[in-house]
Amino acid sequence: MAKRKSEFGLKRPFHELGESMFLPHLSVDCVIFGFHEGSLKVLLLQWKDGPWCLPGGFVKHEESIDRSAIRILKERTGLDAIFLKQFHTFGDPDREKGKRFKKGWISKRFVTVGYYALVEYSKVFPQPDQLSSACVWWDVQSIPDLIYDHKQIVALALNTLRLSLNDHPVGYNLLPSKFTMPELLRLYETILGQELDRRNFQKRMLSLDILIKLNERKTGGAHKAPFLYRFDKKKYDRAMKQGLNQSW
Amino acid sequence: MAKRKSEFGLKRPFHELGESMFLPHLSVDCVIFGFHEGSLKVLLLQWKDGPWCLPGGFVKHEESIDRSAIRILKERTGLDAIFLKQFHTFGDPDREKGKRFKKGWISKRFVTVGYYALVEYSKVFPQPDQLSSACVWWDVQSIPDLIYDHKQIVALALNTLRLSLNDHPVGYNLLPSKFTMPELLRLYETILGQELDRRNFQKRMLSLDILIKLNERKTGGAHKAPFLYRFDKKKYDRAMKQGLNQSW
DNA sequence: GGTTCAATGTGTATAGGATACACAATAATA
DNA sequence: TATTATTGTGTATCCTATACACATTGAACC
Repeated sequence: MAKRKSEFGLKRPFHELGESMFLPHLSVDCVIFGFHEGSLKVLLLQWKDGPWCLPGGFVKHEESIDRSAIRILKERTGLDAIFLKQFHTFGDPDREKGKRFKKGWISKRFVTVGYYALVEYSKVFPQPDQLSSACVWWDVQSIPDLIYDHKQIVALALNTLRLSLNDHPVGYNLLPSKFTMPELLRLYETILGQELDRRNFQKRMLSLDILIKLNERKTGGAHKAPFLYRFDKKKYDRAMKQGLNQSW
Repeated sequence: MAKRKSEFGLKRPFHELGESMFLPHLSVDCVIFGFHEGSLKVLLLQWKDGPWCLPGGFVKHEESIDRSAIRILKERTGLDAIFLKQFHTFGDPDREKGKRFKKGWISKRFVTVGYYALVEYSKVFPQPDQLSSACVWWDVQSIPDLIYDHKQIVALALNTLRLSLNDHPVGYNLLPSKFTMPELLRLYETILGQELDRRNFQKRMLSLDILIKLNERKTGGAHKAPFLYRFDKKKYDRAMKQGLNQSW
């Protein structure tokens, strides 16, 4: 991976630079989901003075908000071809309760556009930004206190992800290219927060006709070796266009 | 209805006033849906110099974006307790192709938050704003050219509405309090853009257990008088909380 | 090497909802 | 009063979702 180049010139303080580079009052925050060892993770940043927050950033004057989100994601994860979707814009004037910045551009009110991303855990090499001391995965079950309304942003992202299962087979973005049926099952169970019958789950998944069963098994586990599967990209894309679960 | 009070002092030109009152670079646009005589309508404004656009406005410094949308809707329709939902934020730097304003605040790039509203057609008395000569309902099937990306905004709103049918019985907001089953059917058919079997439709609607069949019929039509129904608010709210169509 | 254990692979029986379609009833019109 | 188009209501069938059973197998333990 190429060495990440800082966005900032470093000569002038952050709150001055922002003013000339970015749109005022507008930010982008990303809820980046990964899946590892049977649990759903979110990538969080820790500021140098302690509190945790979502990876986020600002919108350049000539940049689309989608592009901003892509850029932010690239900076934190090193990935660029990933699933990224805007899900809500947060515009309460009190949303940034407890803001520390007291002067300049950054001390003002910000409306933030929330995106959620689905990334393959193993391909991510978390990168803190220059304001942060850490960038690490947290289990969604045990997220620490977050600044501002970021906890609500995560909650809404998670809910959106949950709902999207109905028309979007999420595994394609969160799992490695080869995966087993139990792994896919585990993913769905953690996102939904409930157990599913593995036999009926398998039937339903296969009936979507977007999976290819490989002639390999995943060995090394303590028990019977499960078959590996991969997504059939063509059929997957076709299914996505139509929507999986059009109940009307 | 109380006479609408203008938002603006009228002494200074619009593009100067905005700067002090509103957040820069940020706007709100509303896609207001109504249903009348068997077809789905959208409320559009016509500028004094010709082109059509969505009703929209800006965000006051101490106002949430939701509040802005509510205010805009109130100004154009006179309604305040209505279904209003944010559905997408549009942030392409080129989205305002052909902008006429050449100076000041309003000539700058704007990111706009899109809301869609569902209102009862008969209760709306469309009000143009001071920049507009007309505020009228248009059939969604035959919308005129709109400025900027407003046509795409309408398209996405319509699509969102369509998808929301799965977990949200839209009739509650778009129809008068008493309505017939054929009217509800017609509404669904126009939103979906396809015919439905009226008998199966009725069974499905009744099975949701949110409708109350009244002991009245709607007379005046040329044929057999259909029964009137109304929503059971309590059961409706309860069903909304759970989600209607939780397929997982 | 044989046994045990826990997980996977595969099948079947049943219930319930979705779909297709049939026929009687009725309000206005001629 | 007959006609017509629409509404009210029911049924038969298909398909999917769900519940559950049993054989298979890789690793670990003796």
